[in-house]
Amino acid sequence: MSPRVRIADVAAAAGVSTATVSRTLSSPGLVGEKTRERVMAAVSATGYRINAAARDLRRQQPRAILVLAPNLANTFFSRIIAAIQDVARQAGLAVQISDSRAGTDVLEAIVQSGRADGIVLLDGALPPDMVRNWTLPVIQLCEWNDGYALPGLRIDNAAAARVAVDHLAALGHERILHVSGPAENVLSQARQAGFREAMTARGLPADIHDGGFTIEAGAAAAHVWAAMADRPTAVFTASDECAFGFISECYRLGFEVPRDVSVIGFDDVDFAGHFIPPLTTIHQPRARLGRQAAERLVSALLEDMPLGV
Amino acid sequence: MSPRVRIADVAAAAGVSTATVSRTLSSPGLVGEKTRERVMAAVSATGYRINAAARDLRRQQPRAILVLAPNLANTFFSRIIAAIQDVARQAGLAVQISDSRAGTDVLEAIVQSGRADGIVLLDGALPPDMVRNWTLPVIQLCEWNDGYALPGLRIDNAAAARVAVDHLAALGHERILHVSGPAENVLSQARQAGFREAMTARGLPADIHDGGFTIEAGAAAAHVWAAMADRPTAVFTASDECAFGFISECYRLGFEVPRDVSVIGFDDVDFAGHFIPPLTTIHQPRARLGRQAAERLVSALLEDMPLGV
DNA sequence: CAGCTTTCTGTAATCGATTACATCAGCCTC
DNA sequence: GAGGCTGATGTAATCGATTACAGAAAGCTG
Repeated sequence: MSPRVRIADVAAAAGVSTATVSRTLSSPGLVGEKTRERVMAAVSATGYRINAAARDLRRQQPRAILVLAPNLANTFFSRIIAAIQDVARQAGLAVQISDSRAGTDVLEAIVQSGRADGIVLLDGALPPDMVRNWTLPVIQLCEWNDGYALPGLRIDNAAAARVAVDHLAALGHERILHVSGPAENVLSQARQAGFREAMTARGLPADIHDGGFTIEAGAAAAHVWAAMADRPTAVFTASDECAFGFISECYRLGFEVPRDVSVIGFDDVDFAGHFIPPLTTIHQPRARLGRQAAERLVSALLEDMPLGV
Repeated sequence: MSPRVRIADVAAAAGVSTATVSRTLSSPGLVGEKTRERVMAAVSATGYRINAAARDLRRQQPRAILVLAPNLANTFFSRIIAAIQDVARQAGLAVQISDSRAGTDVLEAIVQSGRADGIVLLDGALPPDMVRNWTLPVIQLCEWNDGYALPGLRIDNAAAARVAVDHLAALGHERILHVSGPAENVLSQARQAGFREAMTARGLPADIHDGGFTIEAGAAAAHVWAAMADRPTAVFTASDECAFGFISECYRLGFEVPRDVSVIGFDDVDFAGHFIPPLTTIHQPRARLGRQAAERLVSALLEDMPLGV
């Protein structure tokens, strides 16, 4: 537990001023070659680490981006986050991850603390009043909320739902049940709208059961499906997890997939390809989405953030 | 994009000094009631948010804990992290989550930046030299590494493996294959040791296949199992993901579970109970582990961290 | 009412880095 | 050789909060 090494200690060790040490570290081009070498030697000799609080305070820029996701437990998000971290690192920015469902007080404190320059928001269910008041650049990713009035990036969920219907229709299905996600979720809404549209366009009835994204919701939906008078021959679920729960419960109820019912999921999460049978699903390019969102945010930030030479 | 409100602005609005505003916010007991009310009114009128960099710099304490996990994609970790966040919040500490596999440079920068007071380390595969040099309190959780010489918290993995063997033996199995995790992983090693021990104690042969924690590793192991001369009647995998991959691939190869082979996993991840058939697995109390680790770290930190009255 | 507490508030130093500005040495040009 | 220019370095102000210390006001005691 040695006392922290400060920039003044390095300066003393190298026989220069703190200004020169600072310049050596952040804009090496401004420092003479021999001095630079001496300073670098002093840095490693002393084990100097910059104090982030002091730097941030002076620069008025933490050079960090904040990722807010509603549920870190969800593998869906982690791929996206990994991609964001990649882009951020290359731009010299740190990444902080937080749970967007931590409560508005906590969230406000995190966002307004000045620890981040920009935000990637993966949650569309936060209070719009709060989000609109945020003064730093925010980009919505995947989920969105028109109330935020923010730029965003996402796949065309309605179109994806239409693709799902096309796929099932091509297999000859005419009675298709859509197990939707949570009613208040924008993704659910878009997918549901796309489903309804595609079915109507084909003159088919659009059966919809309000479900959820979870395994439990899928399992519950299986009971609803089983109890339907004229059982649909295909099911389009709002997520892979939901499809997973649905199929599992079907087996438990004595049905088989795809013998008794065809199922198509949404997201293409890791386990989808390993399900038995492999789950048919709508792919979301998570890494690409994460990368693009991060790139947009980073370039917005760099516009008014001169980096070291 | 209004210019940031500073504590001096609040002080001016309330007609007091900055010292009084600061005290009102961090130690309300020291401030007279009427003044306190006036300050609080000014705070909300101006929309003041504390500047974390300035506070941290002055206090020399960020009041935050850092969670380092090797893979956020893993649902296993997210439950733990949620529990940690819970405990930290109640103690007034912020939580920062980072990917421990971001590269040693990045990791060192994060750890040494002074942005955190303590660390919960969920990764046992970082370079011991690096970890030993960390000067802040660290607690290892789940995974561990004796080279770190740090306090830790985890289940007894060897004992858990023995339970798995007991379970399978009680079902009458005598040929049991263990698909282990990565050879360099301490969890793998402990579970493997427990397996070997339990089998030897029963006078049974201990078949071990070096696998991994992933779905892919499980699928590969299925081929190995299928090709064995005297096929084991039961398999104990190093993780639920691995079990999942194993079972899926077995079906694809024309085998059925548990008709042709019994499988037991490890971790009790969310989907285990919804697998077909429900996956038998060794439960890990993730929330409890996260909570306990956080509590230990928090109390260690608070010892030399006087909080506001 | 003098003297002593207690309670509240203000003044100003401080945390550790960055950077505008000043300075200085060395070099070039006429 | 005077004047001007360039490049390298140092001096010191600054970011926004916290808090030691001082001082003022109010209350209490004998």
